[in-house]
Amino acid sequence: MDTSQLLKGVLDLAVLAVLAERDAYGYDIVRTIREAGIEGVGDASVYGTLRRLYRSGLLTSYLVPSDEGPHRKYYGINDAGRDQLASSAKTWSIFTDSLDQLLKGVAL
Amino acid sequence: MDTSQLLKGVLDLAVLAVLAERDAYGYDIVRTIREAGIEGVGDASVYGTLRRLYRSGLLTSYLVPSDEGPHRKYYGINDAGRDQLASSAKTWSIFTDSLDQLLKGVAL
DNA sequence: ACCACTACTGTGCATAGCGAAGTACTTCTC
DNA sequence: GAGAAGTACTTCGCTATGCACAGTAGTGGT
Repeated sequence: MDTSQLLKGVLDLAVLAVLAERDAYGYDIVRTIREAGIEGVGDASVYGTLRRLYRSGLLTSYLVPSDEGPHRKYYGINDAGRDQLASSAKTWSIFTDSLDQLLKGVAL
Repeated sequence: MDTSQLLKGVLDLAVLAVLAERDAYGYDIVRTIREAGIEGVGDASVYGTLRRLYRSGLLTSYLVPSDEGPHRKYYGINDAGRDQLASSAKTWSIFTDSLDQLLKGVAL
């Protein structure tokens, strides 16, 4: 099993969780998620997710010039995004508990 | 967030986990997964997953007539299936740990 | 007769993550 | 100063998979 299918629906959650702690730009979020252990995440997926969340009105956005490379498009989370994050985190928690119940007895 | 996206890739794991404990038929597996807490799972998804896993050589299959309705197509897990289950369960465990790390600090 | 429940199949759709290619800026190296 | 490498983002097309819907079929209750 590769993680690409597991990420479906969960990447939103991961991105929102990162932004709940600090404003960040795409490239930075990719690194943060990979460093958390989800190595396989593709950059295009994160950029796509950010655009989707922004379009849904959950994020704010502003450009910041950088003197170490091209400009950075920062994103921040707003109240709607925080609501969504809380609700998704709850759903995720219930979901994993359910799956753990099915998996109890399966040795790792 | 609805659970249908969360299920991506995970339904394999859920089905294999059920079959690791006992042989079962589709309709029964649907009920078992729903009772574990994943209410939203569609029956067509489970039947599709069973066919896919069978085609991949992870399951055995045999028909059993029933006197309470139509015949039942039972599935059982084989060694390849058990290997797959163990490996997927490991991947799942690492994945959830990583996400929990990103989510630490997000209040439920 | 009709309906509900059980049990499975097949078709077509929508979502979303990904690979690949492209653009563009900065810094370092040859 | 040409080229490579790292940073940062966009667009395009592909693919996997869960799901809705429709259809088939058997049993049992009203």
